[in-house]
Amino acid sequence: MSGYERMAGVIKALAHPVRLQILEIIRREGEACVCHLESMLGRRQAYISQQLSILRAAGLVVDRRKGLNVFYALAQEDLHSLLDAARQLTAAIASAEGDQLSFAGSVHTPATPCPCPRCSPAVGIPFIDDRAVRC
Amino acid sequence: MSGYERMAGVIKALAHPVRLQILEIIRREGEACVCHLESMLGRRQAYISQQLSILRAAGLVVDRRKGLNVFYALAQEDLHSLLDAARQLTAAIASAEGDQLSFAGSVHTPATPCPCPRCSPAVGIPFIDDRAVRC
DNA sequence: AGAATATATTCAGTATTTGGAATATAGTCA
DNA sequence: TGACTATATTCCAAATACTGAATATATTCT
Repeated sequence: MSGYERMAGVIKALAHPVRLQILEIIRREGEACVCHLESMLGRRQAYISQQLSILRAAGLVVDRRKGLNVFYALAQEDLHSLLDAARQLTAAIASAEGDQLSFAGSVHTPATPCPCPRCSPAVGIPFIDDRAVRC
Repeated sequence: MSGYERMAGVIKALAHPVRLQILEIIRREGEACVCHLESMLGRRQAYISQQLSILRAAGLVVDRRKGLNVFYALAQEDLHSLLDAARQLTAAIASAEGDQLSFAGSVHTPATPCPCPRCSPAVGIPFIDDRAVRC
């Protein structure tokens, strides 16, 4: 497989709005479990899992079990510069076309606060010996 | 359209080996006409034109007529950093999987040297008053 | 105007992707 | 062990992308 085919494969894995949102959350928070992404994005679990498996197959994210949860993180630090560049380029193109990018509303502030052990330990679901008790 | 959808659209336009090759030539040479790309990549003219129209529609390249030829150039300087980042990320992923990227052979050194006014003025087809006489 | 050349678009068949529904798997608790 | 929970995978119909063939357009030359 040529270098360009390979490169296209990696880029194709990025060419999807939900996968971009997932990566944005993951890189902002360091790592995120599936149920967290589920409630942040307001999507069904199976759908999130599908998108994650595409990112995983492309070598973009790695997963790590921790009790019942599976936490995803960026597999490559280089992804940061690529995503930054993509965002900046998109903004430049949009502005050249006279409109402006809006990322508002894409990441939910869930009505039901996310029950993840990571993001709401206050809910009373702490880790015990590095294992989440519930999610 | 959300920012992420827009971003995905831009990225999707990049997610194709031939379009990546086209961009690589264009950014290396500053600009390139269709017939130049045609002979560099060893593809039919209609195919190159189709890929260019996708890049153009995405706002990634701009075209400029010059006599019979149409020269394409990057529309956004930001594309450079994105492409560099994509290449570096792809290399990192490949090396994490134990193999190595090869871009060799993807850009042709055409058997028939490219007849473009730009790349072989020696062939005897110079510009006259900024207009190519033949291609 | 008519011929020739460079580039662009349309059409159509095939292949791939998409996202929902259902189902499977893997840890954990009682 | 069996119930439960978080996550993963499979299946499928609709939508979309791919690419070759044919055709159209635009510019220049005679």
